[in-house]
Amino acid sequence: MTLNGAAGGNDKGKRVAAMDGKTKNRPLTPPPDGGRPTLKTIAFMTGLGITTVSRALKDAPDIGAETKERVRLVAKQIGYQPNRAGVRLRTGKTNVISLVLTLEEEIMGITSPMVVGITEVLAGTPYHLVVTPYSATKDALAPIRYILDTGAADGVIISRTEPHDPRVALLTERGLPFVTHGRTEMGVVHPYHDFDNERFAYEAVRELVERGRKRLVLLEPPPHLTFYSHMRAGFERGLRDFHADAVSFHHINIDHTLVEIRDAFETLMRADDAPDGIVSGSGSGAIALIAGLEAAKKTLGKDADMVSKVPSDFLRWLRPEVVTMYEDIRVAGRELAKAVIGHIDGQQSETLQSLSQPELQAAVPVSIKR
Amino acid sequence: MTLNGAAGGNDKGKRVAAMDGKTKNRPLTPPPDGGRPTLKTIAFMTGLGITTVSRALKDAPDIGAETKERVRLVAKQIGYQPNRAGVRLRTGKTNVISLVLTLEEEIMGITSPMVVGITEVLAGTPYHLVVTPYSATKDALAPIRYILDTGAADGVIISRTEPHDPRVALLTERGLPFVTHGRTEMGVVHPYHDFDNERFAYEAVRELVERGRKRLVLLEPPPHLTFYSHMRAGFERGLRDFHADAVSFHHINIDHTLVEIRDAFETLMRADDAPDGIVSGSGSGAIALIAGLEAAKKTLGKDADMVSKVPSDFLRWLRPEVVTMYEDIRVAGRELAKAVIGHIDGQQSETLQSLSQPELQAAVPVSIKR
DNA sequence: CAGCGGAACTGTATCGTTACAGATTTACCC
DNA sequence: GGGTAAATCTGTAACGATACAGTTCCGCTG
Repeated sequence: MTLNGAAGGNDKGKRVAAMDGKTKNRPLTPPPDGGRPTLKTIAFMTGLGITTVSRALKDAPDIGAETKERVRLVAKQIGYQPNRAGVRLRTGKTNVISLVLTLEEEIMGITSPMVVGITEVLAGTPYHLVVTPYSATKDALAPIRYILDTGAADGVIISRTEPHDPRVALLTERGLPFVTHGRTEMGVVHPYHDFDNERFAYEAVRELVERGRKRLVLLEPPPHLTFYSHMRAGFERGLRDFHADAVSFHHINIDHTLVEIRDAFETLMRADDAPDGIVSGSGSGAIALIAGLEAAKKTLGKDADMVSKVPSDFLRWLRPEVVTMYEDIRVAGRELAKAVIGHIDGQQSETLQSLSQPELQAAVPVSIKR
Repeated sequence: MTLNGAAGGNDKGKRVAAMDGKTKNRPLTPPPDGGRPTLKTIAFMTGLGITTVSRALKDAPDIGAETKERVRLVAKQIGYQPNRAGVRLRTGKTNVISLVLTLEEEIMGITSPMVVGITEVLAGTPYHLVVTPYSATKDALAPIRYILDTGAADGVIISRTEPHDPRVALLTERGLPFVTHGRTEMGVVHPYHDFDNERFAYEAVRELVERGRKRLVLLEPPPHLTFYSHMRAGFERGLRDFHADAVSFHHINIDHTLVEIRDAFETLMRADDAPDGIVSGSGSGAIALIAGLEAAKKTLGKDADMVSKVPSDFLRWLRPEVVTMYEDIRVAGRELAKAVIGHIDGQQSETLQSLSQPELQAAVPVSIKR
C-alpha cells in the first residue's frame, strides 16, 4: 500500500482531492487527543472528508464499498460514538424517550418494574430513558407541553389514561409519537398497551361464585380513568353470567389512602348486607381491604373470599388465601417501549396495540416436604 | 420612543452599531415563526446582537442594567428556553443526572420512590433524570464507562456500593461528580447518602432482647456490599451489649430468592437450636422468613419475634406483629439528588454526606373504635 | 475527441449556544 | 484637544453532525 501525501493511503488509483490548505472538511491536523473521537478523527485517520465519513457510516449509496469498510473498521477500532448533542442540534433527533409519571403514582411501586422493562428494550437502541414527573394535583398537560415546546423527546410514554385524554389529543395534534399505558375512547387510533381489566374482573367474579360467593363488592379505579369502565363492565358481566349480586362501594376507589379504604370497608363489613366476595382492583388496596375485614372481626376465606390484581407476589406469600391475578408491569414496560419506538419508526398504530391477559397466580412453590 | 432602522428602538441616545448587511450576529430577518424561540428571536425583537442577548440572560457584568431588563422581559414573554443541544454542544454541560441501576434491583421496588425523590429535587433545576441500567450479572462498570466516554451526564447516582468500589475509583479518577447510595471504605472522600444499618441492627437486637429473645439470627446483605459489615457490626454490638447469642445463617442473604430464603429458614427453624429472634435486613426477605417460620409450624410473636427494615408499609399492615423500621427511600432520593448537584456545583464532598436514621414504624392508625 | 452520465468524494452552510477578541461611545483628565 | 479608561455592545469562530450542492475523474458514445 502506497501513501500519497499526509492523507491516508489509497492504492487503487483513485484521485485524491487537491489539498489547497483552506479545506476544513479534510482535517490536516490530528484532532487533539485525550478527547473522544469524532467524525474528524476518523476523517483524519482515513484521509477522507468529514462528509464522506458521515455518509459512509450511514451506509449511503454514493460511497464506495471499500471506503465504507475502511471507515467502519476505523470507527469501531477507536470506539467512535456519535455526539448526541451534535446530532440533536443538526437533526432535531433527541434519541430520548420520555416516561411521564405522576409523583403520586407510587403506591405499591408500579414504577420500578416498568422502568426496568422499558430500559431492557431501550438498551438495544440509541434511546435513553428520561423520567419526567408531574404532580397529579396540578396540570397533567404541563409535562407534555414542556416536551412538545422544547422538543425534549422523540417519543413519550404516558399512563393513567382517561376516556377523553387531553394529553392524547395534544400529542396527536402535534404529531409527537407516543404510547399509552391504558386505552382511550376518543376515536383516535394510537399505540397502547393495556391490561385486560374487563377480563380480570369477569374472571374474578367467576372465581368467587365458584367458591359459593353471591354478594360481591368491587374496589374500583377512580371513575375518571378509562380502566374504571373496563373493570366495572367485566364485573357486571360476571354478575349477570354467574348470577351474583353487587354490593355498593362506589364512594371509595383505589386512589384513596389505605386508611380510608380500610375504614370504609370495615364499616361495610359490619353492615347487615356485608359482601362475601371481594374483587380488588389493586394490590395495595387489597391490603387495606383485608385490614378492614379483619377489623370487622371477619375472616378471609371463611366469611369472605377475595380476588385481587397484583403487580408483585407479596400478597400471595403473606395471604395465600387471597386469589391473585398477576399484572406483569415489567412486560408492560417492554411492550410500551417497543410500541413507542415502532411509532417513531412510522409503523401503523393499529399494529402497536396490545392487551395483556390476567394470569391466575400459582401458589408459592413448596419445596420442603414433611 | 423612536425607531432607528429595522432594529428595535433605543431612545437613550446610545449609538447603534453600523449595519453593513453582512452581520450575522444582529439578525435582520425575523426568525421563521412556528419554531421555538432562540437567542436569535430575542436579538431580532430587541434589536440587539445575539451575543448581547446571551450575556444579558446570564447577567454578565458588561451588559447594561436596562438592556438586561428588556432582554429578560422579552425572553419571558415569548417563553424562551435555551436549546439544550446547543448548550451541550458548545459547553459540554448536559444538564443530565444519570441514575445507574441494576436491572435486578427490583425486589420490593426500591426504585420507584427513589426516582420520585430524585425528580422532586430535579424539578426545580435544569437537570433531567436519565435512567441507565446494567445487568448485575455483567459488568457494573460498563454504564459508568459509557457515561464517562460519551459525556452523557453531569453527575451520576450509584447504589449497592462495595467497600472498594471500582465505580467510585473510576469516577473519582476521571473527576465526574457523583454520589453513592451507601458508603465505601477506600479512603476517598465522596458524597453519599446512607441508611444507618449499624444502628438499625443494634436497635433491632435491643428490641428483641427487650422482648425476652436471646437466640438471634440476622438475614444479612450479601457480603460484598459495604452495608453488610455495617449491619453485622451493629448486630454484634447489640449481642454484646444486650447479652444475646447469634444463630448462624450466613449461607443465605437478602439477594437470594424468596424461595431459597424461605426453605433455608424453614430448615433453621426446625433445628433444635432454632432462633427466637429475627433481624431482617430487607422487607421482602422478611416475607420469605415469615413463610419459612410458619412452614416450620412456628408462630410469629409466640415462638419468635422479628424486626425488619422496610421500604414501605405493607408488612406492618399484613403482619403487625413484625416490628418494622422504616427506610425512607424517597427521602434518600432527595438527598442523593441534592448531593450530586452540590458536587457538580463544587461544594466540598464532606458537606454532602448524610446518614438517615431508622425510625421505628408506628402501628397502623386505628380509626374506628368499637 | 467533445460531450455526457455516473460513481465517488468534498466544501459550505447550518442547527443554537458561548468564549474570546474586538469595536464603539462616553466620560473624564491633564 | 488628545488621550485613556470604563461601559457597553458586537462579530467571529467553534462545538459535532448533516443536508445540499457541487467537484473530480472515469468510461463510454457517436
